[in-house]
Order: sequence, then structure tokens, then C-alpha cells
Amino acid sequence: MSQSSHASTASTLHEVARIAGVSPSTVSRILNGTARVSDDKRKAVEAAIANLSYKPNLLAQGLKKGRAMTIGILTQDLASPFFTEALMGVEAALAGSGYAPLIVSGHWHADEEAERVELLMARRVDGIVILSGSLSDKQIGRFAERLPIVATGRRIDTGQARGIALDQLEGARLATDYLLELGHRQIAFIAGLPEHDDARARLAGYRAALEAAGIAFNPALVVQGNFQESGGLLAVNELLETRQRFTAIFCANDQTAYGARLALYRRGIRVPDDISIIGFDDLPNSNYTTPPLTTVRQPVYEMGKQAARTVLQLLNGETPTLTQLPLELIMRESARRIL
Amino acid sequence: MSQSSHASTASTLHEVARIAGVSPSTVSRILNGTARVSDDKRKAVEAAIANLSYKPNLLAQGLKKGRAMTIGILTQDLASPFFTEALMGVEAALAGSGYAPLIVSGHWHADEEAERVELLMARRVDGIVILSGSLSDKQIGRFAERLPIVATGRRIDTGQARGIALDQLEGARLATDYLLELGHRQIAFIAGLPEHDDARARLAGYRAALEAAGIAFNPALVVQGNFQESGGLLAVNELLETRQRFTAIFCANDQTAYGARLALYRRGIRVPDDISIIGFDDLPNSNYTTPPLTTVRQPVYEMGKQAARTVLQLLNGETPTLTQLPLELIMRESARRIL
DNA sequence: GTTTAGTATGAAACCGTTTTCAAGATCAAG
DNA sequence: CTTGATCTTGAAAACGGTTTCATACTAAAC
Repeated sequence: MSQSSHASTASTLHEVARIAGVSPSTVSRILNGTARVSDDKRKAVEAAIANLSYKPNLLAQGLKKGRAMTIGILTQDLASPFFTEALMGVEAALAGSGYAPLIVSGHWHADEEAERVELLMARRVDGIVILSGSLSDKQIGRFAERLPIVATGRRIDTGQARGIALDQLEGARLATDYLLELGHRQIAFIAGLPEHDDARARLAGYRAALEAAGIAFNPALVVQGNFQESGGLLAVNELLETRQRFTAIFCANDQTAYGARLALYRRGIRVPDDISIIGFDDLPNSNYTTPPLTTVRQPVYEMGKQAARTVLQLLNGETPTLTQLPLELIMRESARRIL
Repeated sequence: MSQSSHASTASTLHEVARIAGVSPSTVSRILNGTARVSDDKRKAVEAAIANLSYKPNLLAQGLKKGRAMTIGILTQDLASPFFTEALMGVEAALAGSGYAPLIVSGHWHADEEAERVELLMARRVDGIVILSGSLSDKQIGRFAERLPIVATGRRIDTGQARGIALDQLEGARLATDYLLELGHRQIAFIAGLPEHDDARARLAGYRAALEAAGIAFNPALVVQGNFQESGGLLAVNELLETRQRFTAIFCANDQTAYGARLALYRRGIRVPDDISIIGFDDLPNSNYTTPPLTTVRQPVYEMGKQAARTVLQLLNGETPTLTQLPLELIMRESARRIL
């Protein structure tokens, strides 16, 4: 018994025209400032608009103009602080541009991601920002035949596709070097998901730093995580059971570090007194863990911002100005000099 | 020198019709299954669709049907885990419904929120979910004259507006009772922002529980926070300086608890051995703090889900089935019996 | 006063769909 | 065979805007 939903229907440009006693064309012209209009008509139209509290139908506008004033954002996990921070950057870049973000989530699954991108295109978004994910460069390239796309975590620069990549390997080297500098020699590594480019690059950075310092890579010290707290926890337990000696743990990301830290806490192992921990990402929370987490800061906010700005530039036919964003070691209290 | 953006234009229903040698009406009918169509034409059309990889223009569809298949979501802070979890719930409820969420953020500022809602309506969203915020019930009521709105954190039930409120007072009582039960008698409270309804309700719950237990309310034990880590940290410092004795701290939310915990850590005060801490929200992270945080779980995911589901029901003319969602005490390791 | 250029405005076409309406085709019943 | 009912299909109008085009009107130039 559908309570006859009394949705008072919105007013249209035609009504405004009728009330003001002018033609629709004139109203449109006034709205867009696309031609001069006599003062009296303008007054009348403005009065009518205020009166009806008329707001143009963005759907109709988008259809006619061929620009929906929307940027599609493909994220992977709404709950992950990493992605939300990037989202904040995107939001900031889009603010005031007239473009609204349409956010969809792919959940790290290539098929779902492709489907979501199709959805965005069906909604006729004007451009797309892809935050990481598992789509192949080729697929992205194909999508980019239709509209500008900026993807993070990859290096592409073809047609209307751009990539913004952070130097993960360098970041991992930064972290490892720091531990080495503090005197650590047995450094465990909790890896991310191997199908993940970034994860492999970080592992590579860890190895590279070790080798540069003349320390043999010990496979027994690297154990698989999953980029989540649970993986860090399990990994540390595993590590402890193998009875390998180590004085520091480098975690593939901060969430992993949180889990690792809890595992140590459970066994009464002190951080950083007994074991040092270093993370990767610098999530907002890492400033408030006990102890505050030493980590490698990824400028994800700036990355999101730059990605969105680049899409906007592509849309305006400008040549985008992509600058390499640096990773940075954030020294807090979870790692200390070995005695 | 706008590099002639080669956006290969998307195919339209008319092209499909032309290629298949039928009228646009027929194509539309096949797409929507709105009438029977002879087998040969259907085959031809399906071939043409696959051939052109045609996807209907959702903008045009929305314009024509008067339904944009979009639900507007007004959130406050993309970075806050509280809101993102609600967002996840919304996403889950919308999945497979054909409706896409259009997420905008109001940043806790009533003016901005109103403006964002206007924007959503200009985009002709079919319904709106408002996650908390500072809009007055009256304003929401006015918006709800045009479309269905479900708002969390309030009790409204007028026309097309619905509210989903959690019993904050009860939650705070749960937490306080638990501490009392553990033998605590001097319980500090770090309050949220006073202009925030929930914050006041939680304070009231704390007082109610105290009084029910025959313990005099001590104003010196409640200190102002800001719902953020920084506020918790400052508040604990303040508390410690007043030299008031207390054995437990009840924090208005988990983020506050994180800050409080760090302040204690800095002074070498152990949790829970020296002081117990209890939070409110049960953010995902609270399972991985050291020690894991005892807290009151707010079912925000379910709340977001229910909110979105309710909008959908309102849209279909069904009478929504709103069930009160219970708060729940999550006992972890940050609070313990006093000796 | 006629011609020219320029201005303000409205009519109508269009964006890509859906849907009403009417017509043509098919077929069973009489 | 008609007749009427049923089914398939296309033409055209509509959704709410923008934009091209044409026109009536001024104002300037000769």
C-alpha cells in the first residue's frame, strides 16, 4: 500500500521561463552567462529562479553537454586507512572544480574492478582515478581510449592514461638502511601479498639494502604476511617458533606492524627494548600506537591529490605536471639502537 | 594546444538499432524485457550490442525514467574509521540493487552539509543517507519533502524521513557498570565535543551509572576531549596534573582512548595493571592495540547497512522495518579487576 | 531614408533513452 | 472469407536542459 510518496517534484527551466514570461533559451543564457540579456528580463528570471528555488538538473545538463561533471574513483577497500587517505586527497583536489567524485570499490579483484570501471563509464564519468588494484596496464590502456585515466602504483604514460608511482623499492631500502645503521644485523621481514607489485618491490628493497651492507640474505627471516594485522600476528608467531635469532622486524606495511606488535606483546617481548619494529605507510594511527611506530611515510594524500589534479588537467587539454613524490623515513619510538 | 583528445565516442542505442536493422524502440524493449520480440530481431540486436560493446547511457536513462539509480551519502569525515565502517555497510546494502552511492562529505559543518545535500539533489539522487552531522531535524524534514532520507544518530519518522539512533546512553552505562563491577570507584571520563548529541548522551550514561551505584559524581574527574587521539592525550595529562586519584578511564570514543593510552605509556603507567581504560565504538584497530582495547561496540556497519536498506525500501514504497540495534560491551584486555 | 551591422530573443533541433500510440501482421473463430 | 482479437513493430513525443538558427528590432553609416 505504497503510501503515495508525495515527492514534490522539482521545478524545471521551462517553468522558470513561463513564470518569468521569457523563452527557455533566455533562461539558459542567463544561467550560463552565454549571451547578453536585457536587464528587465534578467531581473524577472532571477526572481522566478529564487521563487521556485530552481536548481538545474545535472543529469539533463550532463546529457546535453556530454560532460557529467563527475570523476570516477576506483578504490579497493573503503575501510583501509591507506585508501581513505588517498580518497581525502582526491576530494581535496576536486573541491571547487565542479566535479563530484563517484566512488566505487573493486575489493582487489581484477574482474570486479573491470566491472566497476564499466559501471563508471556507463554513468558517463568524465575521467577516472584508479587507486592501485589488480587491473593490467593493458586493460587500463584500453579503458583510456574512451576517457582520461590516472592510476596510482604504476608507470604508464600512453594516450590519455597516466601513472603515479611511488618508489617502493627506495622506501624499503630507507627502512632497512635505518635498521642497519642502528646496528641491527638480523632483520626479519614480513612480506605483503606476492601478487602485489608493491609487495615485491619492498621485498626487493629489503634485499638490496642487505646486500649493499654485505649481509647475506637469509630466507628463513622472511615470512609471508597479508598486508593485514592478522598476517603480522601470525607471521611473528611463526618467526618465533623457528627459533631464528633476529633483533628487528621490518613489516611490509603498518597494519602488519600492528599485528606483529601485538604478537610480541602477548609473549612479553618488549618493543623496542627487545625487538625493534619498523612499518611502511605511516597511517594516521601509527602516531598513537604504543610505542609510536617508526615507519616509512608514503605521501598517499598527496598522491590522491595529484592523481585527481592530473585527471582534471587531462580533461582540460593541459599537459599534466607530474612530479615524483618522495618517501620519507619517520623516526618514532619502535626502533632503537642495538646495544 | 589541446592534443585533440581522441576519446572514441561511446555507441548509442540508435547505432545498435541501425546496425541490427530495427527501430530504437525494439532495442529498448529487448534491453528492458518490456515486450516480446521476435527471435530473429532479438538475435540481430544482441549481435549488434556485443559487436559495438554497447552500454546504455545511464545519464539519459536516469533523465527519462526520473530515477538516476543513485543514492546520495552524506558523510562527515572520509578519514574517520567510524564513518568508513558505516560506509561499508551502505555499500553492502546497495550492492546488487542497481543503485550506486554518491558520497559527499560535510566535515561537521552544518552549512557545508546543507550545500552538499543540495548538490546531491541537483544530481537527482533518488534517496539520501545522512551519516550523523549537524543538520537540524527541521532541515532534514524539509529536504525529505523531495525524496526519502534516512539519517543516523537521530530519531525522526516524518513523511519520507527516518532516523536510526543507537542508544548511546545505554552504551555508556554498559561501560561504566562494567568498570564498577570490576571494583573501580574512581572512574575518570574523557568527554566528547559538547555540541555533539552523542557526546552528551554518553556523559549522561556515565553519570547515571555512577549514581545508580551510589557514587557521587565528581566533576574533577571529567575532562574535555575532542573525539580525537590528541584530545585523549591532552586530557590524561590534565587529569594527572590535578592529582585526582582514579583507577580507570572511560573514554568517549576509541580514538580518545588511543591518545589516553599513549599519554599513560609516556609516563610509564601500565594498562591495565595501574589504570584500566575503556573506549567506545570498537574501531577495527581496537583489536590490535596494546593491550587490545576493552570497549563498547557500536554496530556502525549494521547501522549503515540498515540505513541504506531503509532508503531502498522507502523508494519501493515498502514500509521499512527498523529494528533497534544493540550496543555491546567487548571485553578485551585494557580493563581489569581492581585488587 | 535606405543599407548595414549588430543585439536581443524565441523556435526548434538535439543529447540518448523510454513509452505511448497507432498501424500492420498473424491467426483463430464464425 | 470476413471479423475481431492478439501480437509485433515503428514513429513520435517526452525527459530537462543547451545551442544553432532565424528573426525582429536598434543603432550606426552612407
